[in-house]
Amino acid sequence: MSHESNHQNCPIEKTMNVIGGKWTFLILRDIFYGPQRFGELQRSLRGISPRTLSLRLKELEEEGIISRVIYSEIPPHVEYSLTKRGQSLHPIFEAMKEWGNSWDVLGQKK
Amino acid sequence: MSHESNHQNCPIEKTMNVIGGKWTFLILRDIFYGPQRFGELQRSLRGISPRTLSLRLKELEEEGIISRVIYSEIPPHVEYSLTKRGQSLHPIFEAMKEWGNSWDVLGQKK
DNA sequence: CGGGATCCTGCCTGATACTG
DNA sequence: CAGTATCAGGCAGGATCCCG
Repeated sequence: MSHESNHQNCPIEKTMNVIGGKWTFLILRDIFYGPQRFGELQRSLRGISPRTLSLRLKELEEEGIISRVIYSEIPPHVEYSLTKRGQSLHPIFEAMKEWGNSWDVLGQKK
Repeated sequence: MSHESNHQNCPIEKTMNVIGGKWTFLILRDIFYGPQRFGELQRSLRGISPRTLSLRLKELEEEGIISRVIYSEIPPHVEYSLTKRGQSLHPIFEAMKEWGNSWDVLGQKK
């Protein structure tokens, strides 16, 4: 069967629709290290605007990838962490990590 | 000032810089099935413009992910296939495929 | 058939200011 | 601290034409 037939159900396409955004991978990478606060993410992802970060986090929350926990304190305290579904992305990140490590900048295998 | 984070050498970031484009994953997915011609890719990736396809292919070629083989015929015949480096991306695609397959549209685990 | 050249559009994104 | 509101801009991508 030709792969050209029907891409709507292509699992890779589905995956990319969920985590394919420009910042999404980097946000998730951070959260993989442990629960992150908004400000922590903003500082870590130097250059991301609060607006964009907020949008991406909301997206990920709606996709069930991360969960948002609010601690009712003053000052406010919000933590983003991975859901089960989010944690199941781990093999993808591991594969990317390994690939990124195994080739240097010039594209030569280490 | 581009976004420099304290993750400059993060392998995930490096990987995304190479294959993180909007169409890049889908182009590579097709080539993983076997060498592809320009027209085949264009038909398969419904909606991609020749301009964009051309740009992405050139990028991937410069990154050493795919190779471009020209058969001197009339009509012209060009084939894109994976280099060794491109093939080494396979685990990433496998992980994404598996993830995309294991969750349905509603985010429920199958 | 495989693209390059051109022009154009729109979405994503950034910057900044502001608030509970 | 954790965001929203508003405004504006760039750049990836689309549409089209054309040529080797």
